[in-house]
Amino acid sequence: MTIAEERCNKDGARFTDLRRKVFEILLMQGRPMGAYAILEQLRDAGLSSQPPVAYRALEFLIAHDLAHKVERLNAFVACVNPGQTHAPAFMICRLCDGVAETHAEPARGALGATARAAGFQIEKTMVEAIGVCPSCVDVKERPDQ
Amino acid sequence: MTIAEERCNKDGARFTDLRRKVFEILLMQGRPMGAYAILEQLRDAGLSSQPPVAYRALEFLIAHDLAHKVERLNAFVACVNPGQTHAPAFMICRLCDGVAETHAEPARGALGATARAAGFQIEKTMVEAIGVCPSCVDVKERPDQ
DNA sequence: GACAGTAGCGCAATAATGTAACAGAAATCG
DNA sequence: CGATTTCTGTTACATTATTGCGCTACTGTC
Ligand SMILES: [Zn+2]
Ligand SMILES: [Zn+2]
Ligand SMILES: [Zn+2]
Ligand SMILES: [Zn+2]
Repeated sequence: MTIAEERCNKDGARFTDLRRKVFEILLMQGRPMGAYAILEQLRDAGLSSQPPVAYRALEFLIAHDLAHKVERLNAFVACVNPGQTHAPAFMICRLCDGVAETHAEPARGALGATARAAGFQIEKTMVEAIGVCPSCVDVKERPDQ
Repeated sequence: MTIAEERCNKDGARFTDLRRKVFEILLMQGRPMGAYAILEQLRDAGLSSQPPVAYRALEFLIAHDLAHKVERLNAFVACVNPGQTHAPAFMICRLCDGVAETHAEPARGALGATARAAGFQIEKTMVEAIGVCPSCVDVKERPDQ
């Protein structure tokens, strides 16, 4: 995996230790993480743990398509197909907060037509589906922590 | 407009003064508002202005399809077609933070197929497009306050 | 290597957004 | 009316995010 990131490095971006570490944390977790959860991991690793540290690294990772922000959860997740410019879509489980990334281009369909008709120039779309994941179909209530 | 809300009242929900007031504030503004901006308006109107007051009213309005949350902005906006159960989509201008509501059902297309294949039960989808609105096409930079 | 310019990082302080918990008021129903 | 439920007021706190500033580390030119 670290190979793909080195490649992304070649568009003039510096994949520093800190950014690599944050990316590793996200990969390791495999689930959406809040910025402050990332900071905890950074602290455990002996690095600085002030909020801007995490937010800046995340901004970088997002800009280079290595991670995404899940708006609904105010959380961040490693991309499943890092380094490729793409339009991600997420399926978010409301019971376990697990997230699956897939691909969607709503701008190609009806939304795109509406936007063109309105003179709105779409640059990016966010699609997040809320529901219940396969592992949670039996669960009735939210376990909550 | 207040007629439509009374109708929604008929599904057993109580459209109290406070909830009406918050809805009016959103309608009046015609733009997304943060919860704390709503609280300011409530204070000006002589009502209580503690955060839970706004959040509870908003929760109610959203549950009854009178308003929506724009996740990208952490802000709330009056629905353009209140009272109808529907799947809204937003076009958000990154320059002026203006929002236009339209309609989208990504769950009917490729995303729905992916979800079914994965065993994920979609209950609701959030679609938000970021771009530039017709009024801002000339603007280069973000005016920012 | 010396130097200037730029990008990244450490840190402090604070802003903005959102919730939990509980008590009192008000509507609803018998 | 009393019992029940729903709504509201309030305190206190939790979570998420940003601004600003100064220092360090890299990058390129001379
Ligand atoms: Zn991705
Ligand atoms: Zn789940
Ligand atoms: Zn709507
Ligand atoms: Zn605009």
